[in-house]
Amino acid sequence: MKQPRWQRRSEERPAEICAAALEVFAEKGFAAAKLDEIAARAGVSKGTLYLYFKDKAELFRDVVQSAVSPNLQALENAVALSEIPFAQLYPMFLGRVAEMTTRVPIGAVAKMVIGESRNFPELAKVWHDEVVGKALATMTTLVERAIKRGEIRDGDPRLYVFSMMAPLLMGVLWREILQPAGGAPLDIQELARQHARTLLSGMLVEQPR
Amino acid sequence: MKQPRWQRRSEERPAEICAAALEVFAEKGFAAAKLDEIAARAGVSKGTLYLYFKDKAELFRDVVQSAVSPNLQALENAVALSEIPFAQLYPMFLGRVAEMTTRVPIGAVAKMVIGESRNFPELAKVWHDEVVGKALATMTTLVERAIKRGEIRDGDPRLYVFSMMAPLLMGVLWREILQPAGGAPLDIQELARQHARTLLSGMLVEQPR
Amino acid sequence: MKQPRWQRRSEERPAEICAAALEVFAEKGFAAAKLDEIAARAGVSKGTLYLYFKDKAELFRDVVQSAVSPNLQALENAVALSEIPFAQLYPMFLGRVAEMTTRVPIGAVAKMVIGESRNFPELAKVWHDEVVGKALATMTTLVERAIKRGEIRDGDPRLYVFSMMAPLLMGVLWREILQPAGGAPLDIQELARQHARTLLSGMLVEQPR
Amino acid sequence: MKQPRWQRRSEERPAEICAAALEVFAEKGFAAAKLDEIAARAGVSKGTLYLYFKDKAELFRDVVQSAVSPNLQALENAVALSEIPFAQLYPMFLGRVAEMTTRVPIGAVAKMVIGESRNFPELAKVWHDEVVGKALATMTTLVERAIKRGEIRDGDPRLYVFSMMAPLLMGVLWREILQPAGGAPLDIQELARQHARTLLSGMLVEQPR
DNA sequence: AATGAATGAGGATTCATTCAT
DNA sequence: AATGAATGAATCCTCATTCAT
Repeated sequence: MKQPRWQRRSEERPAEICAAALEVFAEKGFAAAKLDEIAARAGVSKGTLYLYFKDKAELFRDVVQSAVSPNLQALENAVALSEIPFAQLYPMFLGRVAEMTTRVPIGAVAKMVIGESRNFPELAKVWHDEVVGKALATMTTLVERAIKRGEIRDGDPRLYVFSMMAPLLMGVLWREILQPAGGAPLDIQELARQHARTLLSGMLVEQPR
Repeated sequence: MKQPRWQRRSEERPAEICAAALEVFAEKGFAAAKLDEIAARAGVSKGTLYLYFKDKAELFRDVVQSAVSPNLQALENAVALSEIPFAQLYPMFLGRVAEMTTRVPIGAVAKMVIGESRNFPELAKVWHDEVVGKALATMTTLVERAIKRGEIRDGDPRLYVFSMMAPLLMGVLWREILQPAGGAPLDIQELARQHARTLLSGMLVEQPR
Repeated sequence: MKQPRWQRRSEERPAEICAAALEVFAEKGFAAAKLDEIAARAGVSKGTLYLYFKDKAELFRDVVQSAVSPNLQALENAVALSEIPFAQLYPMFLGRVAEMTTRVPIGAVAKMVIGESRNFPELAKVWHDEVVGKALATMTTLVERAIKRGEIRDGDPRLYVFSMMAPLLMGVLWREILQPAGGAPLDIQELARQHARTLLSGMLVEQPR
Repeated sequence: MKQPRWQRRSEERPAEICAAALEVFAEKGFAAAKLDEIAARAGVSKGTLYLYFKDKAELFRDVVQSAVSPNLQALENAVALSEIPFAQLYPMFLGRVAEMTTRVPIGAVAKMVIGESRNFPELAKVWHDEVVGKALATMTTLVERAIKRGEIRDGDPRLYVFSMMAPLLMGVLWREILQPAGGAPLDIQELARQHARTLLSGMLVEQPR
């Protein structure tokens, strides 16, 4: 009864709203997401959203972009490992990324970027320029170095990187899309392990049997 | 004297509309796609859509499902090859699928299924039950057989399939999403070749060096 | 019972809507006018408004501008009279304009332009450039000529025009604003007659007593 | 140490707010005026407005009514002059009113009353009962007296008053509405002089040539 | 069979008003 | 006394759907 109808929380509000919005956008996509529902999940009124975000599109952008930073961190870590032999580096890196997919809502973000790439071209651009493109470049460099060192067989470094990373992306999408539709659960960590082992074995010049 | 304003074309109309709708749905997603635009691209009036489809959702379902059949065909072909040694079967199959991605709008369909999976759970279910799940099962069987025959190393057959197929999915998404956002073009055929060669080399018991 | 729910009337609709909108805008002003009410008075649904007008602002602009043309006509007529002696021309002209105020919703339009001049600067501009300014210029020329001919006393022609026309404007505003608020009714025709007689008498070099 | 975030200033606050509100209401009209902007211009927060005014409508009423009193004063002065001959009284009075229009925001108030007369019928009523009506009555009496005295020609006294005052109203509106829209500047004082001279010349029984 | 004018429910956005601080 | 975060009713506008032609 003596509960105040609401509280002032300028500090936390934006993050709370973003979190709620991430959920709803990931579930419904941009257009089908209703601000009513986002507000309800964030525990605020519809009007409050507009105190912190100019409009729905900006809220969407902020949600997606705020999901960029943690991923960037993972990238830095990968770079730090660059002096280790490729045969150790790759499985370790893939394991880390796999583990990250259980903590960070990568699947949700991927869905949003994939689904709305034409409606929000800036988002696809940000993801290319800031995240995927950078990661790709970094890893391509690692692979090139490993090729030069004679660690792995000759080949197009960029295509190698696609080979190396794709199963994790597919795993994430599986878990996000097809598993809820009746697909058998997938152990992404195990997928990472087996893929790393198998692909590495095909890449290395000297087979570590 | 006077040209009739319209003509009977019951035969071709649905397919024309589906084609136009596929374009628009793939570009915008379900919710952001406007029937006005679909009608315009199909060269018919908005009202005409309702002569052939109950509503927007059904049109979307029909569009997605009509994109299933060609894919199913590819699957059959794969099955037909099942007696060939794995070392020949896999590269050939991957090549065919890669080639298919240049003819069939798989990327567009993938985008639609990914983006609208929660709003149209039936679609995700259809894709799981009819397409991906079946393909996965068939290929898993192939891999199991190859393992039993001693052609390839021991391992979880389903995870092998993820390893085998994922780069193509990633390639398609790259071409659909990030390439328009400034990403470097990707030669999916070449990706298929290099990936098949590399992965196979890691999978096979006897290296085909 | 067998009444159709609505009829197609593409031809008449815009004019009907404009008429309804004129009423409501004049009563309430732009911001306080509700499209719901305009639609109701026009006997159409809200959505129909958008078939003919891009948005509320454009409807407003069209309403105001469509009220310009009849006024322009009156101006032409005035010009046509220019060879008549000023002593005959002015009372005749003022009588015509007075009569016009009983047929054309000049008061309503004046209210709208006055009330929204800052929110729709283009409107004030149109009214200046197309209507008032032109009329002023034409009449100023008439007065100048009359001065040169020695018909009326020397003086600033433009200020003469203000003297000549202002009471009609004030009469219109009185009828529109203060009469509904309890003001005594005003006979604008009679006002025009008496004003023309009096002012003319003060303007003419030779008194027509 | 720390400046208090705000200070008690109950005395000046209402007047400051009214001044800010007058500006905004005059520019935008009642509905389009935002309390945010009024508060900002008054240098207070939005909440503070509600310490002094029940709601937006009351603020508007107070603003308009507070603009009444100075005008009433002018009226009193006019009445005080009533024994002077009409031929001297009228030009003097018109000159004073013209001068007043340069000090008092009569144009702004006129705009507000004109624009919102239907939404705030009390305002039109107040203006009729307290200001215009009274002024009209007083001046009508003056004119009647002048007619009886044989100073001016016979005629409807009320219509004479319209003739006498209207150009100033028109001048004010011109300055407020059409001048900002590109109209040539207007010297209201000069307008008052020429109009008084001309009209008076037409009204007087004996011409003061 | 085809059209496109008309509909109206649904959702984003604004802003006067309230109230915890 | 003053603030400004929070509210939610009010309103514009969109667009899938219907239906007179």
